[in-house]
Amino acid sequence: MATRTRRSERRQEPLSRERIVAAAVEILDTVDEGGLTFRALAERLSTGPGAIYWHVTGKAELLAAATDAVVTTAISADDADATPQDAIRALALGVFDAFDAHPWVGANLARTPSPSPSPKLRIFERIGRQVQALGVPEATLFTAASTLLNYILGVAGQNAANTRKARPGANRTEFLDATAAAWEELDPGRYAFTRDVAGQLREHDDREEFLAGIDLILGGITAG
Amino acid sequence: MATRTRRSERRQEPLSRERIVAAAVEILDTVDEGGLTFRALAERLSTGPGAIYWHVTGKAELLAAATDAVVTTAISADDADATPQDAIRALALGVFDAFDAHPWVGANLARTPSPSPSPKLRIFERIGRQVQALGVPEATLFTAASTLLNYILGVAGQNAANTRKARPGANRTEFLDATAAAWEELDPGRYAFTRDVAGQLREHDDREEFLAGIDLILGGITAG
DNA sequence: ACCTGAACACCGTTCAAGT
DNA sequence: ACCTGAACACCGTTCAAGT
Repeated sequence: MATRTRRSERRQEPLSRERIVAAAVEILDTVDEGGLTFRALAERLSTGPGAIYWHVTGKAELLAAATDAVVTTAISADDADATPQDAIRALALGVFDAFDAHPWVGANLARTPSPSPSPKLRIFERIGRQVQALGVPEATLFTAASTLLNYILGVAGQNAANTRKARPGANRTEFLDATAAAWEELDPGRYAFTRDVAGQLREHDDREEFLAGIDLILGGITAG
Repeated sequence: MATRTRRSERRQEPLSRERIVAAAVEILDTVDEGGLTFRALAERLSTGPGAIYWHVTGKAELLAAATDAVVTTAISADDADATPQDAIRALALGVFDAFDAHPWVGANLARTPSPSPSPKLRIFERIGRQVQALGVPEATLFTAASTLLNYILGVAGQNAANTRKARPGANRTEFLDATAAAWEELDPGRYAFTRDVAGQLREHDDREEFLAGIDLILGGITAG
């Protein structure tokens, strides 16, 4: 039955929301923010810009969908056997790494006019369950979960912005060295603290530092 | 000596970086992000768009300068008599309120190609000094300060995004009620936690919640 | 030194026309 | 139902020309 002439004149599979969003993610990853153009996107999908509008209402929805897609895969892992603490650490690292790999996600998480529960809410839910498992009293549940969430989104967002800034040239260590050097040259009167801790930048690991912050907050949660 | 003819033909004072940045802040506050146009800005300053480029290199610098200006006034207060804890709370609230009043700042803090120490670094320094005053050991100084900073920037940023989304219509309480109602209608299997805490949204105060998070982290810092 | 404003290249979005 | 691509309104930025 498979006798339909399948001439190999590279015909594209039909356009679909999925393919469009996937292409958008790829473009965002390579060309960075504002490189996502309806024309560029159309070319990559070998159509005209107008075609995209049949599947997607506009650029806002496109960005929201791309963001949603990244977050969904970032938090999909789920280790049921881990302790609440470890589960929170794993979840946090998942978000951290996703934001690092897709530096545009952080900025777009906030302004998401998403359908269905927002990506943010989905992360919140995941964190909340673990906080609950931690045995935190009902009254502070909300505060504990949202403090963690806000910290995670804060770091992940800032870190992604840094990544975006530092990328082209040198590796991370060189960049940190340069920053440390710059900090040590600041006005001693106005930047006493920053100068003090500049040295610590040299043996700084972003992920470790991030986790240390998580542990600090977990400490505060379980101490209360 | 003040006899120079001052004909009242509303002549503008000359253009200057200061006036341009101030006008940009006003536009951003009223029209929200992308309403800041070189044409709109030029009209408000009653010149052509080209004139602005003599004082400012482009839109990126303009946004950075506007962001810088807001942050500078936000952290300018300084109560030398306060305890470190209170000083941190006051500083945090200052940032929170500034981001709330100027919802576009959060998104632009990250991508700031600012001259001089970045606004972020200036906040970091202020926090760090207080953390130092708290008697935190040298080794955890950096972690403590950046955890606080990241939390503050995270909340402030997210909160500003919410503000931007909810503004036009109803007041805050109505919005929270609506959100709580929406949360309570989520799938019980997948959003058990969110449904659990939905009720707490109804007696939720953003600033208080924000401060509660700060205290949680301060607890973790001083417990370590 | 500083301002003017037309012009350029480019963008998101629309829409009549096609299949 | 879905795609095409020209057209519209608008944007950041440049630059020759003015004062």
